[in-house]
Amino acid sequence: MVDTEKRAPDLSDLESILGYRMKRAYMRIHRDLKPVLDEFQLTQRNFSVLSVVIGNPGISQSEISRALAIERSGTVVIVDELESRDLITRERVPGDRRAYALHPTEAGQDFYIRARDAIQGAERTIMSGLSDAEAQQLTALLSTIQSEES
Amino acid sequence: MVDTEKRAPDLSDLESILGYRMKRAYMRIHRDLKPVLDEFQLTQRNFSVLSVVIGNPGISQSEISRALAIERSGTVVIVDELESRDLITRERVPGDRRAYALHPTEAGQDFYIRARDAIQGAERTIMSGLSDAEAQQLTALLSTIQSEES
DNA sequence: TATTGTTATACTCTATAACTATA
DNA sequence: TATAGTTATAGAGTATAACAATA
Repeated sequence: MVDTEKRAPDLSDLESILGYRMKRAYMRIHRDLKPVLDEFQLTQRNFSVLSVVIGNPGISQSEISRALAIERSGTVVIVDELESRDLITRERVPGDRRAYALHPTEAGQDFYIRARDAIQGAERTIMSGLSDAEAQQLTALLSTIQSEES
Repeated sequence: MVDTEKRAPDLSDLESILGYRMKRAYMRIHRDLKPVLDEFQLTQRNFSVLSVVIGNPGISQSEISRALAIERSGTVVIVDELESRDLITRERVPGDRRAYALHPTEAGQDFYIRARDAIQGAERTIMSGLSDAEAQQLTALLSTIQSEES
């Protein structure tokens, strides 16, 4: 093999683009969180829906869809699974016979706490290179970008 | 319709999770960048590969794959398309008959500059809620997380 | 044995469209 | 007309596996 240079390629142009930085950071977090989520047989979305149901008992599927920017059709599938695992229940809303009110079960509560703690543990590892102040700053900056939604 | 409360759901638990924040911010950037990329008939990955070829003329497909964390099989398809659009060329490497050396064409250079400027323009809009210092901070914090790779 | 490039395939995630029942 | 929930389908995007040529 000829001595073809093995220096790392220059990515400076690309690295000046926020979309690239964001994608790489997102990929890394997703990759590190996946084993934890797998352990609980959860996806990011399933976990998010469970979290919202626990924080907002009685919420409807459509409200969840809007809050999480998930299509209604996608929410159905997620709720189906969470219900079949007895983590949440679907109950009819008295005032509106179109909608379902979602409530966590006791098992769902316990399960959620354990999953959330495991996720937060993994995230502490991911953010181990950052100080507490920096971690807070990152969250704040990300939320600014997110909230800039149409 | 009964007066079912229309307050926004409480997402505080979820919002304390970096993975959720990152996903929402990434979704937002991806959504805003998509029309710009479409205008140039590019995807994030195609743009990234073009950028790396321009910044590193003579680079091989495998080197690109490693630098961008893309599978080799995926890089093939991207390079195929960029080559068929006469934005880059594939040339045999003298020392290693397995590898190709990728070079941008003049048209590729011009095209890239225009695409990159359009993307940066869109990103300025996305980051309009942030000061220059905050924008730099965000990039720096994201790169810390990214570089924490296995 | 390991690496480069390649092809074909499968899988995951998500969006779209069309429908029903209710409002 | 608009909304809640549902179903089926389609499309991106990406990963996996296997292979030939070369190192």
